[in-house]
Amino acid sequence: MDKLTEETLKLDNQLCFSLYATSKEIIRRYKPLLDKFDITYTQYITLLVLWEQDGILVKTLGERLYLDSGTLTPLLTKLESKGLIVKQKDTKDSRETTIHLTGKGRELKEKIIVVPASMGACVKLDADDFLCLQKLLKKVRNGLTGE
Amino acid sequence: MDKLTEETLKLDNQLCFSLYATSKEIIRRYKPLLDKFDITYTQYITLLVLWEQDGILVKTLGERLYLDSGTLTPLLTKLESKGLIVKQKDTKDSRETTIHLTGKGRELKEKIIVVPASMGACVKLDADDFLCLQKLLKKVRNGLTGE
DNA sequence: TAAAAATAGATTGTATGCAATCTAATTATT
DNA sequence: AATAATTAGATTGCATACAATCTATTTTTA
Repeated sequence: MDKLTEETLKLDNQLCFSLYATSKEIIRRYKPLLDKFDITYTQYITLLVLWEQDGILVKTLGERLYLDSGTLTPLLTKLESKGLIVKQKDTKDSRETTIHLTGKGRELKEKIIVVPASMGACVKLDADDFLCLQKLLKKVRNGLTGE
Repeated sequence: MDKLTEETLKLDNQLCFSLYATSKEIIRRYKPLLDKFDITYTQYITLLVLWEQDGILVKTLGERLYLDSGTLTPLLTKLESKGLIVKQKDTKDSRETTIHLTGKGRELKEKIIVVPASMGACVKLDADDFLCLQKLLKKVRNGLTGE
């Protein structure tokens, strides 16, 4: 097996693995912070979307979060059972389900600000690196082909 | 709620989400490629480690992949049932388990080179961006605090 | 307008991912 | 040496992820 092939197959040369590992390690840091609010990471990012735009469709949520109904349906059921959101199926198009924050769900937004604050302290990147990284990640996502 | 707080809580300003979404989307692109070899993404990165260094401990694998035994134990059982690896518990320290590639497992390395080749075409980043991104990701991982 | 195609969510099945706990075995302490 | 503390890996329980399928409901199209 030639040198180039060996190099190509090394774990540390895989961009996918850098992303995967970094993402997981960061999310792991969120857990103790989110535990205090009794929500998981996926529930957290779902709420972030709802705090920006209340009353959106499950479909829209899925597009924003890159998640499908197989993940969102049970997750939203969970958030509803926690009393943070309500599912409504009352549109003209009865295939659609709209998600609304409850009062409790809106109140959580006020308290949760300590989470990104703590994470900012955990991820020690200066503003330049932060922006550069964000830009490169967006470039990767926008450039992805295949389906 | 003040402007800064609103901004801080926007999904698109979360580094965690950029990483999470990009990682997932890339891994999704791997699926059809890996399906041809009847392995999953996690099995693939496990094999990448073994192709670099055969006969290592489960513990070492876990450290390299940021995975714990709760994930690795069933995954390695799967790889063994596919005939790609063998678990050996014959060391002096009988708490340890060593993972060895089988002939079939070693042969797969020769064929799998088409996978990173296809992914390189899918992720359209030039060499500079690629290296910069890798460096920033490593910087994030190395800088992470908390546990 | 009746049949075909498309769409939104829900459901099912498989594979992670990880915290917490457990067991067996090894090391460190007293 | 006997006990305590650690360690490696397995097990359990919960929460994702996502492809594939299903159902009910629109929309399109012939």
